[in-house]
Amino acid sequence: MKNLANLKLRIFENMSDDEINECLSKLKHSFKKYKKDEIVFHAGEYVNELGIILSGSTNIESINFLGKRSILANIDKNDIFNEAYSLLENQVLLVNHVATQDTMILLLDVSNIYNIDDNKSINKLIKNLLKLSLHKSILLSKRNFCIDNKTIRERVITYLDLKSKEFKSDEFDIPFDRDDFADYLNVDRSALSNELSKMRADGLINFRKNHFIIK
Amino acid sequence: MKNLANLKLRIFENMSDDEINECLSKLKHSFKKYKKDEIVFHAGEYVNELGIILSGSTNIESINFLGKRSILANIDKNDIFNEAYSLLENQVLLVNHVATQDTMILLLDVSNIYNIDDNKSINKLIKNLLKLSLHKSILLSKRNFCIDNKTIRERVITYLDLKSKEFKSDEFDIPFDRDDFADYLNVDRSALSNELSKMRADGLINFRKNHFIIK
DNA sequence: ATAAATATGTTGTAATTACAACATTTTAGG
DNA sequence: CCTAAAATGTTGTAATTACAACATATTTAT
Repeated sequence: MKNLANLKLRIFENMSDDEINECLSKLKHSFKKYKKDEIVFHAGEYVNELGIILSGSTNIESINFLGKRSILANIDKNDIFNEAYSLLENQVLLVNHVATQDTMILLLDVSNIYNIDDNKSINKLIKNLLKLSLHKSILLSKRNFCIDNKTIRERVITYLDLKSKEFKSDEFDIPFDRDDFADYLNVDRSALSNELSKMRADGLINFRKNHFIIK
Repeated sequence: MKNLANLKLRIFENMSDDEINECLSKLKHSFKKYKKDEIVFHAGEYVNELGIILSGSTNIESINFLGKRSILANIDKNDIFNEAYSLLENQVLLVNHVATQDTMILLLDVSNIYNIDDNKSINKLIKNLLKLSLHKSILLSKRNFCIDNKTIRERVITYLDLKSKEFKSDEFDIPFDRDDFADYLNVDRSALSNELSKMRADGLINFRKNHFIIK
């Protein structure tokens, strides 16, 4: 269906085509396409499948007991999702995974990955999963560095500063519209718009839609 | 120095004494004791050592650019810390790890764990590290479920609810004093004390120090 | 046992945000 | 190109919290 080696996915890093195919022969898998706003995994499900973004992106969002939505992270090409719920037993999914655009995903059934007899290819895959899990932790922790600030302005500055370092540039697109950005920073959307305008008036930033310039 | 097999550590789950010793022979390691409030790892360091709590506990805390402290999680026996920074390359530690009581730690130098020739014991260790990394993600995500609520009361309820499920009881000790609890929930300490008193007056909870009862 | 230090609780006020309601701008569909 | 829908921006107000200052309770050291 796809030549996965050509995609240079980090989950298959340091693996030959043969090794990749050996893993895929041992683990059920499928390729699926999702359109914008389609839910890939629903909170409440028990899912054995690990998700790997081939193209496009998804948001991890949680809905609290009052119905308030939060966005925990934007997951991009190469990143994995649902790893904690698929690679550990008896973990009910607590979040939704929502496509933010047309998105192609590799779904890998990892339910018996630990039961496969000692196998070099699978061991390589597990090493890569470990690294990706750790990268994912860092991704998720970045939101905390934003939210741990008290004011909206401090949260915005922290977020834009992180993005600026990521892109190594003062000018970049963020993966959120205002509504998503507000739910990521855990603030009210209109309050965020208001604060962004003030920051522009104060000469700190410039922006248009999801394109930002730090001054 | 210690018979690690007897400690039934999850990092050595499903491993024989021989396998554990083989890993320890390939990876430099040491045992260290820390007293309350001692810092195990400082933000800003590059550390190759993975920490494994043998007894006691530590807090993961971050200090933001304004000097405000947040507590991201309390790490207990069996949990690991500094995994993302030691098992990935070029990651500078962004948080402090602080002992919250007398704490015994196994420090495992994992800087060349990926370079060791295919080895059954090391492969088992890596599988365990993957699982522990995923557990750690879930632990860290619990704070988000608290903080994503708007009011102090909602945050407290969410936290106590999670703890209640964890202990399978309406009565339990939390691992934080008021100051730490406030920094975990990302609220002001006095505002938290105030809200806790109101919740007691409203008949929702009872508490004394770090012992809580949900009604 | 007592004093000092630390932890927790209380209260009033200023600062900040959430929320609602509406205005303006941009996008998408026919 | 025009219209409807969606996204973003603006403003005023009520709600909530942070903060400061202080009170009370508990723990520690001597």
